[in-house]
Amino acid sequence: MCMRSSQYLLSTLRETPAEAEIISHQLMMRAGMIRREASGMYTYLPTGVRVLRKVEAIVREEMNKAGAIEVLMPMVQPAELWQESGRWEKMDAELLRFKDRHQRDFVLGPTHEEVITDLVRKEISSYKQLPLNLYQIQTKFRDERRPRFGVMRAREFLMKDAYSFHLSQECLEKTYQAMYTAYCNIFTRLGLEFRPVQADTGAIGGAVSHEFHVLASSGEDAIVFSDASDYAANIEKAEALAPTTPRPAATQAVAEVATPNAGSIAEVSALLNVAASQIVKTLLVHAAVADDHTGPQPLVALLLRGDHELNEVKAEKTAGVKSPLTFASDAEIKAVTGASAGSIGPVGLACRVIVDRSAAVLADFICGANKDGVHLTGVNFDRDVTNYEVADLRNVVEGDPSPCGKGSLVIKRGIEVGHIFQLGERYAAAMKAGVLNEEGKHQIMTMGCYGVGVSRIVAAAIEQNHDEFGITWPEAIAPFQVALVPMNMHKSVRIQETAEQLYRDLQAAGIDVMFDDRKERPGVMFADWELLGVPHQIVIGERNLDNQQVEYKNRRSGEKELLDIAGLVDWLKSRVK
RNA sequence: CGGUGAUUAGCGCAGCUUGGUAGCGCACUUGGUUUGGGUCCAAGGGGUCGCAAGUUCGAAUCUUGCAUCACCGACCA
Repeated sequence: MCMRSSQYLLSTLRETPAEAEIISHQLMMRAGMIRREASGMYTYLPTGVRVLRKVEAIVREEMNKAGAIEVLMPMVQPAELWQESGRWEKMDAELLRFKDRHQRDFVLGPTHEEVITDLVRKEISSYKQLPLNLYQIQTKFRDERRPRFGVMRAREFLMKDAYSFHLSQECLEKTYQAMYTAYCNIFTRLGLEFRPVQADTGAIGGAVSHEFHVLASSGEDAIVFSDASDYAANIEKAEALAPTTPRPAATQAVAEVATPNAGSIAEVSALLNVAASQIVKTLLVHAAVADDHTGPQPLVALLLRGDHELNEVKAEKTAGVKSPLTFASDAEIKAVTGASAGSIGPVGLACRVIVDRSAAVLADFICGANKDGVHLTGVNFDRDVTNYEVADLRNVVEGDPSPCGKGSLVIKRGIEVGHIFQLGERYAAAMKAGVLNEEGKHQIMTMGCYGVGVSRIVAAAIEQNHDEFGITWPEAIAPFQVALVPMNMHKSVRIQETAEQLYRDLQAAGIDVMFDDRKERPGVMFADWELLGVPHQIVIGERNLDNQQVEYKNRRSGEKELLDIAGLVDWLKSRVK
């Protein structure tokens, strides 16, 4: 895929568009890879498409190698399938719905479990046809409430999604493992620094799940690692172990202390000159209720140490807590406690109380008094707060003991670029997707699903590979492998001839070369190819031509050397890929 | 969806406080100049000032409504 710049749409920008906040978004705009069409929707310009296609090609090769078979499903899907799986009601506005001219309901596919399950139940009827792993690389649409960071969190995006079908858990696990390996191969080949981590299964359901994260400080997810084992998990999933030290005995009596205008933990901590870890915060959330529940919404109190953060995934998985997690309104808090949010506490509270494991070992702690502007000191569990339960509710923090039992936890940021799930029978059962087994009996299939965020990978790769001049692509996904940059070609016949000859030779050698034949000043050309991040640059100039040489520059290392034109093509061939 | 802010030429911005019919840099066109790191000079083209209504002799500027976009939060395979 060779190209002359004069016949190409380079569209680089000298200035950074105001809307782009993170570096990958800025560089994708500046390098002429994408343009925004609407919030969360982007046009890919030629350079963007090139990178996208290279990522796709690697994903496709590794999927094929792992035994998956490519299909292509419609992006627009009939509502009936979603009603059948139950997600028509379960998913909210993220699922974009619309009607066709016959007033029939459709959705823009945010994922394809329903369509693939429908396909497989129609096409597959015998256990002999299993296992089966089908994938596609296709555009998805999720009507995100807050699209941001360019293609990192777009509403329309490109994804590889695969779905496997089995008759036994054992068989599913085998494919799951094969996908795990394939994903490691994909991200390794892409040249990214990544980590597979244990993950929460979220709304999609299922038992076992791993996410693949590209490590980057701009990542939206917090990933925790053990410093002494290979344990790694999304913070949503990482268990905070119960403290091993027992709770000290109470030494103080309960006393009221005036805390006017001190609502937050930080304010109370400063006012009373007490560490945040000795204060307990009380969060009121909606309790789970039966569908036919009437009357006021019952609440549940969640208690955490002042210096700890609520883990919402853990909270909403706790029995009796409404899912999705819903915080009580100010009015609801007032009705139950008689105070506003900054001054509430568990003492004498008329609702169910769940205490985080770490908060549960505090003695003589401070909490709100359920009276505005008043806190209590010297509060103790069992003596002052009875009728409570203990659960793991908080996010782990750096230095916590690892749940694997070895070492302590380190926290890093990650960008989720892959996610694999053991789904089980959830969709197959809801949609009655089964086959005849060896005994001739109808049996529901068990499923796995495996996603790779293709367009997100492009942004993640830039987050991990850039410098002050622009993008420093990993070799495997650079839009071009080599940039041929002649100096003042229009003034020098021999430069032009050399450049044209090299262009032909590199093309013949199968190298992805961009020939910059624009009538531009050298500085403009250099700046563009550095912005674009082409890994290998060949500069042809008068002063080296006398020795039949050209200058080579490596984009990532900055290394420059003079090379004889004679051996150049072979030399480059051994360097690229 | 809540909070905050923005919207003036393709991009980045000034002008608005104090109303008088729009400007700068980059980009683009033409001519010259320069030529191994975003040249310099000159001349040009390009704007319903987000939309709608109101106030006014007169609105980019003041008022109201709406839309879009962004950020923070919530949300999230």
